[in-house]
Amino acid sequence: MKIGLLTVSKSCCDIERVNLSRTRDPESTKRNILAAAKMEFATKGLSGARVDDIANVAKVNKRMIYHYFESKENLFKQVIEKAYLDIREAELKLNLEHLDAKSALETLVRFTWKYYLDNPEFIRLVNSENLHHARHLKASKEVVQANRNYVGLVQSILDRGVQEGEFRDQIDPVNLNITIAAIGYYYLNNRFTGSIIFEQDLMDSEALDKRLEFNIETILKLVSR
Amino acid sequence: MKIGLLTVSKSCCDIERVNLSRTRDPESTKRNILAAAKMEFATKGLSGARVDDIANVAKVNKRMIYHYFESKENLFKQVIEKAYLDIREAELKLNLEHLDAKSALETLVRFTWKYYLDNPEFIRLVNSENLHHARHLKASKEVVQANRNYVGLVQSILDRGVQEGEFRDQIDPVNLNITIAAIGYYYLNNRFTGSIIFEQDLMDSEALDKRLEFNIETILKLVSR
DNA sequence: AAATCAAGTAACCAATTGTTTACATTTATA
DNA sequence: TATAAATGTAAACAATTGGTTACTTGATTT
Repeated sequence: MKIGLLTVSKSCCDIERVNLSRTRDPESTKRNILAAAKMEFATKGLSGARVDDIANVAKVNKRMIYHYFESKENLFKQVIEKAYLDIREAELKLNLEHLDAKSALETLVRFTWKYYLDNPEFIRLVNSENLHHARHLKASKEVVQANRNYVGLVQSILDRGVQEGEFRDQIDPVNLNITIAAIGYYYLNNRFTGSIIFEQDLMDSEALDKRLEFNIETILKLVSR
Repeated sequence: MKIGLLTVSKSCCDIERVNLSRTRDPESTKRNILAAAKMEFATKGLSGARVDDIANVAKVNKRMIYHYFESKENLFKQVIEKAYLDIREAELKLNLEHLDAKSALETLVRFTWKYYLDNPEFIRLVNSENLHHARHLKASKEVVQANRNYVGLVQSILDRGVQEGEFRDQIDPVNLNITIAAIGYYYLNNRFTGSIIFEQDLMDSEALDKRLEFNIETILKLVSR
C-alpha cells in the first residue's frame, strides 16, 4: 500500500521506509548501498559477503547495486577506497602542527587506537584487501596521495622533535608509521584469538586502557634520545 | 592403467602418483588433505576456499575429505589448531633459557619475524579465524596450554632481565608478547596495501632487513631501564 | 501534455558449491 | 579363506550465488 512518499504496510504504524524529499533519491540509494556493503564486507570478507544481503540491509533492489556499482568486485573497491580516504581525512583534522613533537606523537598514537576501536570495519576491510593482494587499491591515485601527505606529517613531527632536542635523529618515518598502526591494529584485529589464548578478555575496558598506555610508552621510548 | 602399487598413465614414464608402502594409506591421505587445506584456506579465506580445489591439490577424492574431516568447517578447525601448535612448538625449540635476558628477547623477536616471513599462511589463517570470532579455536584446551607455557617463558625472560639489572620492572608479559607479534605481523600482513600506499616495495630484502632491525630496537628500548 | 530518460521492481538463470548416495576395492581378522 | 571394516571412486543433488531480463513508475524537458 503506497501513500504519497511513504510506503506503508497494512497495519498503519508499521512504516517500511521513509523518504522525506522524493520517492526517488539516487544519492541516498548509493549511500545506503555503500554503507551496507561496508558492513557486509567487513563482517564476512569479500568472498563471504552476499550481494542479496547487502541489498536487503540497504533496503534497495539488488538490481540497483549492479546499476550503480557494476559488480560485487567494484563495489568492494569503492568501499575500500573510501575507508582509506576517511581515516586519512580524520588524521588531518588533528592539527598536529600546533603541538610540540612529543604531544603530537602521543596524540597520533591515541587517535590511531581510538579510530581502530571505533571503526573495526576498517581493520577487516584492510585484511580482506591484503588477502586479495591489494588489487582493488592498485589504481587509486587519490589514496596514494592522501597517504603521502600523512607520511609527510609524521616526518615533520620527527623533524620538530629533533629540533626540540627530544627525539633521536634518523628515525625512518615509514617504519614509525607502520609501528604506530601495528601495535593498535594487531591487538584489535586478533582480539578473539587473543582473548582465548591469553585467557583474559582483551576487550575489557581496563585491558584496553592499559594497552593504550603501553602503546604510548612503546612509541615514545622508541623515538626519544 | 594400474600396475601394482603405482598408478601409471599410458606413456610409461608419466607417473601420476607414487605410494611406496601400500595402495591405501589413510595417514598420508589425511596429511595431504591437511596440507592442501592449509594453503587453500590461507590464500582464499574460509568462505573463499573451495573443497573441490582442496581435493584436487591433495590429489584425493572429495569424498575422503568428508570421510576424515566431516565438514569444511571442521577441516578449518583442524588446520588452525595445528597452525597454533606448530608455532608454539617451534618457539620452545629456541631454548631461550640458556641466554641472557637481552639476547633471549632479541632472539625471540628475530624468530617471530622469520617465522611469519617463512610461514605467511599462519598470518592469513589467524586473520580468518578472527573474522569468524575465533569460534573454531574456542574449545581447544591444547592451544590454550601451549600458549600458557609461552607466556611463562616470556615472563621468565623478563624476570631474568630485571635480576641482571638490564630491564625495567613491572612490564606486562602479555602486552609485551602482543607487541612482539604485532610489529612483525602487521608489516607482513599488510605488505600489499603497504607497498602501494607507502610507494615502496616493503618485501624488498633491504626493506625487510631494515624492518627487523627497527623491530629489535623497538622492543629493546621498550624493556630497558 | 507528450516524450524521454533515470530510477526502481520482480522473477529468473546459469554456474557453482558443500555435501551425499551408491557402489567398488583393498586390508585386517576370525 | 570368508567376512567385515576401512578406504576409495564417480556421479548426482539441493541450495545458493552473482548477475540479468523484461517491465513499471516517476521525474524532467521541450
